[in-house]
Amino acid sequence: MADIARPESRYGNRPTMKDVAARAGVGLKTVSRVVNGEPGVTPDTEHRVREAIEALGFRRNDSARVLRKGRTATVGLVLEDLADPFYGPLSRAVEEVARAHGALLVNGSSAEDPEREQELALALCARRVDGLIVIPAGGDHRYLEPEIRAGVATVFVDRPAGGIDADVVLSDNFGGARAGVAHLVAHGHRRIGFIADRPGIHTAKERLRGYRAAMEDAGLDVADAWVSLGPTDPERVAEAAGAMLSGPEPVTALFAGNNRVTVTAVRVLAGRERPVALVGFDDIELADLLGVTVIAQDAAALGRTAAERLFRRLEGADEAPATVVLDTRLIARGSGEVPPAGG
Amino acid sequence: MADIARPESRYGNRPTMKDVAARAGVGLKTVSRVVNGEPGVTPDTEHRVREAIEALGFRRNDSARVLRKGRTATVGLVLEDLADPFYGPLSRAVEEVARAHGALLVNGSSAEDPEREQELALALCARRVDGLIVIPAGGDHRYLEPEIRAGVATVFVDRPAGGIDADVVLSDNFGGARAGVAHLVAHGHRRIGFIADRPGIHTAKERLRGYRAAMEDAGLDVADAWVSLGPTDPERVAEAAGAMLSGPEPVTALFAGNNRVTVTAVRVLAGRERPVALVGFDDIELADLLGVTVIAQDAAALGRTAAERLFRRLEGADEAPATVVLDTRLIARGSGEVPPAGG
DNA sequence: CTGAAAGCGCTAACAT
DNA sequence: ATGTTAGCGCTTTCAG
Repeated sequence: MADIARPESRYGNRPTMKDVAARAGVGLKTVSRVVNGEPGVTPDTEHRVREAIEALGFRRNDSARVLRKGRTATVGLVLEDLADPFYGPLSRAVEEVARAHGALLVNGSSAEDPEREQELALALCARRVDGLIVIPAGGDHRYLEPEIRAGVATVFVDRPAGGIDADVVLSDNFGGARAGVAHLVAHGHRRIGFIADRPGIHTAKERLRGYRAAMEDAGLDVADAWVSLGPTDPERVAEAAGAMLSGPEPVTALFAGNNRVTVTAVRVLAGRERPVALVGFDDIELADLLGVTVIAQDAAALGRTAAERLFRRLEGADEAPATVVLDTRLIARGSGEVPPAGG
Repeated sequence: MADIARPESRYGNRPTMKDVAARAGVGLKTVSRVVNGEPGVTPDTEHRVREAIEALGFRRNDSARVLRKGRTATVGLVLEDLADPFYGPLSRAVEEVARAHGALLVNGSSAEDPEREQELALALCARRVDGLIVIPAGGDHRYLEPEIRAGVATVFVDRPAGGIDADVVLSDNFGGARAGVAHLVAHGHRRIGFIADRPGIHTAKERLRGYRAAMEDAGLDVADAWVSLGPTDPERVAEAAGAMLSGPEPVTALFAGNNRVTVTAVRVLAGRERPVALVGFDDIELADLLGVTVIAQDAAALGRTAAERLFRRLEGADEAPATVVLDTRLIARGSGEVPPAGG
């Protein structure tokens, strides 16, 4: 007497609505109604169905549901690196908004690699996320055109999209850097170094622009040796800082172009006897205790704003793509208020 | 002459393999073969298919594929809070392993709420993730039994599962705390305070156990006033620390039970004239500059280990569920080596 | 109030 | 080398 079960399902061996229906002695559609809370089922019938669901350990297969309904209630987020303390809060903010809209969030890190960004974004599209939030690693997003045309709501955050017209949410990188450098100038500095990420990265470019603008505002020339863009690993940054701080005309202040640069800069400056002023872009944990003056951007607000925009679109809003720029804020904690040393 | 297109699909209006087949003048299966890189297609045919794909902007619908194949190549991660710097690296490590196995990662935060954890985990199961990594918020995981039986590989990280037999990857919370407190004892401290998370949380309990063990090892009694478990918001922690540090017999050292407690403790102690020793559980950014002695656990290793275990199971390994405990490491940076003040 | 039938887009199994 | 058929588990439509 072999137990001739239905052919092995690939989901381990999960019961389906059909199984539940058979067990409860009702039709398939009735089970569907109960599971989805649709009206038109007798309390008694519903009870029998619920019992069968419980007994079988049934859980609706959302993959099948998606196939039929066309909406996944899932949004994707492609960011640079979840291990970077800047992106955790951003991701979390997106998640909270998604949750409020009954959606789930799928995350992926591009590791700052344009190819990987594309691969990830398209994989998410293949899974038919309803919407996509992208923190660009690359500068060309035309590969997303078919997806956007097909209805995938898309918002770019932190850096603008390349080659397509889309919603973008940014921090005021230019204005923030300008204000930070102006702050140093106001405290008497004339030779100010600028260290930031690789020049291909939008935020680095914008912050450099802000730096130059502030210097120009103050009528100060910028020596080539004062500007260093490149990878933000500690070695490279320490070396760049070391170079600017030595020689006959060393800088008396540094502007650090992002959180990782700031951290390394703090370490480098901690080992010096001559005080050097420092302002960093991005707030960092414990910066208050270390007395580091920063230009803070609100990562959570970036994420929230982007997500809200995304869901507004998903709910049918038909506005033209827009760029939203969020303010930054200077937090003076001491390191930016150090006067120039020597002459 | 109305353009009688196929009925509006719900995916915006995405082309399907059928559309591609029609356009390329081939059969559906041929398109499938090309898309999936299966052999047995003439270069010429393949070329025509690729052209049609390009022209139509076709992208395979993985939802449909999943329905057929039964595997989603997606794993879920339920953690506490992505904005917590401890979980970013953990999540990233899981992601890297998933990526190496061709899988995508879906993240969700439970916000330390057991109900939300369950809701999230089950939502992921409904989407038929192949596997699940859970950082428990709650203490009862029997709700996952049907899922695990149905074949969802499941690994718990950072805290053990409740009520079910499953793979678990933990840090040595007990041993780490014991070593940290022993370190303080070795530097002459007799009155040592312990501040940690709520007592319902496994890591807090274990670390408290380690604290008590170290004190007992040293033949020291523990006054009730020296132990404070509760929420880790700055106000609560500052108050607890303040209480322990005042009175006739104040503690001369603090053991901070997690990263958030440590941060607040550093702030509180920075405002004191009398030096108080501090060892914190979890390393924190810039702790080196602040000279904070910590018991470091390797968040990335936790994630990696859990993910590797998960994928080994997904690849058919049939080992019994096991608990893996990862070592912690004491990093002396100064704050833990301060001798007791006064008498 | 309930159920049978069709079909979402894809892949597996089997023709040709 | 290519195409045809069935069906994954669900929702939609329409008929009882």
